[in-house]
Amino acid sequence: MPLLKNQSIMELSEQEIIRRHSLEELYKLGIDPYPSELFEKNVTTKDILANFPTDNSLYQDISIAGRIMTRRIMGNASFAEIQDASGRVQLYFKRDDICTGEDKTMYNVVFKKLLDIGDIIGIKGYVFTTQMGEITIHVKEFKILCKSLKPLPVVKEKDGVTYDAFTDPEQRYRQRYVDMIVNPQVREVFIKRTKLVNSIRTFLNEKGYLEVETPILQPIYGGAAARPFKTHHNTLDSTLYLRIANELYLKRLIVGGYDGVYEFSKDFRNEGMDRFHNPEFTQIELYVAYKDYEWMMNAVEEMVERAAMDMHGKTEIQVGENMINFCRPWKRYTMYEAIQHFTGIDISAMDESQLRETACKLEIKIDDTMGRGKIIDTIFGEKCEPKLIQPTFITDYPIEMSPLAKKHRSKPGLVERFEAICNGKEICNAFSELNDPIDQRKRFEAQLELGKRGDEEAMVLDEDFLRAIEYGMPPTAGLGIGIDRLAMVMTNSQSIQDVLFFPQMRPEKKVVVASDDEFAAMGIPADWIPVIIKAGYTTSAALKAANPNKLFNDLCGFRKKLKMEVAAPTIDEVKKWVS
RNA sequence: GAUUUGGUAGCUCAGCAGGUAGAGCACAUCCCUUUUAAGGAUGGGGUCCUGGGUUCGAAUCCCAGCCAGAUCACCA
Repeated sequence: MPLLKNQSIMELSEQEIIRRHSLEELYKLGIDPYPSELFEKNVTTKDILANFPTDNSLYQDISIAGRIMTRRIMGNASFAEIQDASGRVQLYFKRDDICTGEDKTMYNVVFKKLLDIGDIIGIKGYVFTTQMGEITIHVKEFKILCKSLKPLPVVKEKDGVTYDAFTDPEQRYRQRYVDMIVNPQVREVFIKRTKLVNSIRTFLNEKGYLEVETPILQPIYGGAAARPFKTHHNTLDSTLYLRIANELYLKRLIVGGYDGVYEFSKDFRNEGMDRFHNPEFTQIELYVAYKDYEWMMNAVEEMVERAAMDMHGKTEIQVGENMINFCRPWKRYTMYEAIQHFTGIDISAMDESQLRETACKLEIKIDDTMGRGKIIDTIFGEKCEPKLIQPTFITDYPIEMSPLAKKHRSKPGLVERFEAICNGKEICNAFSELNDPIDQRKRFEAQLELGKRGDEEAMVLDEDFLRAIEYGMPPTAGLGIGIDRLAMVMTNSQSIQDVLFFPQMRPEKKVVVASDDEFAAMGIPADWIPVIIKAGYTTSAALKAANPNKLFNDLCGFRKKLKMEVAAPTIDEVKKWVS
């Protein structure tokens, strides 16, 4: 078994060993289980299932490839299903059609014995309908394109009921490839996500805005209130941060003279993880010169409504218990109106101490680091946000919470800012951008004060950004949309992990296994090395630290269990290994 | 970070008044030979997450740790 030499037989499951033996057998038959040359496909499973019922003269000479998902072997005739990117179709294998001559090896041995669920094959044949009424490909020849060495979870389904679904979230996220193979609806979610991004991109391109790229590694992070990831550049010998937002760079581009710029940006925030937060996430940010936040609200409505149409062909989307309708126009509340609506309290004229009283009355936890704005935001977050299910704009935020937004044109103490809330969560944030450099400097300084009060997320002062807007930035409307959050709503996903291919996970513990030589150097006979590893003593250090009596017992136990023909070691021998 | 639930075969799960580890699918061998989550028979497969403790005896009870999920805190 040359293929088994490199990997200890002790580490593989029985099924994996059987598959490696099949691989050996294929090589012996002169079949390359991993051929180099391309395989020409001329049809997909989806095409066949869609078109064959209306015209069964179609698909009489096809070439198709996919992964074997089920097999039902009956003897000289068998059924299987292959799955390609578009779906699944049944295959019919008949011995004497696969093997037209005397030699029946391709059917009796290769197909029946050496193929497994999970293998990828290419086939040629024609489409027909079985007696059971199922559209099926009659296979005339098949070719192994890739032998699979790990058994897949086998998920079965009948009348919409799924049996033995592959559901363990840890395995699904860590081995997303397996999740996608056996849970086709997972692939569908990610196709929808891409449609969402494409829809937004098309919309913005049609308006003539420029898609740009700005730095991810930034010497000063800014544009949002968040804790950053910190890294170090060797040549510059300086600290760099992974961006938490790209706002300040995009506004520099507006200063530079573009009328509209946008970027789909991966941002990074060094904060907690839960079903709404991943350390890296995607935002789209858009800045349009000579516009204000009123204009931007209309643009968001139009853009998101269209995204819903592009993804689903309608504006109504089922999300959990709720039917959400993105049809324009969306409801609009000022923040004060929303709080009054949901609590019955008018806080618009309250000062900080009155707000503290109100928060206590509403049983909302606040602390001393919070300023007036943060208290209002907390009241809103507690009492209003979760109740806003249909898409709703909340406008006119307290100035303290929005250091990059322009003062409200008519309402003192507020800024021209809005968020869109949907299904109880923020999906976008936008404002008339502050372009008064004197005011901007004051706002940054106020942030520094908040920082001194203990607010860990207070923004830092970005001198170059101030210098840029001192040259003059036209009045500008800016927008940020959390793509992951929006994708969750649009795909009815409960967790951000379901709309990210590879959500962040704690690293898997890799078991460090010492080489056989290392054990041999300790005087362990070759026969016993795999057993010692199997027993959990994976390094020479671990072995040296072992209790010789326990080790002796373990080894004898395994010897019995594995029916080893080698004589058991004596306790003295074991002691000698360990010492 | 806090609370809580879980971790048993490749997958989905049972087992837990402590007493030799179970099922279905998957896998192997044989029979059948146009089936539909599933034809029949037989069989192989487990460091019951890890480490301690209690006990004559621990998958089961206790403690600690690791990983994951949920809720809360923070945040988008």
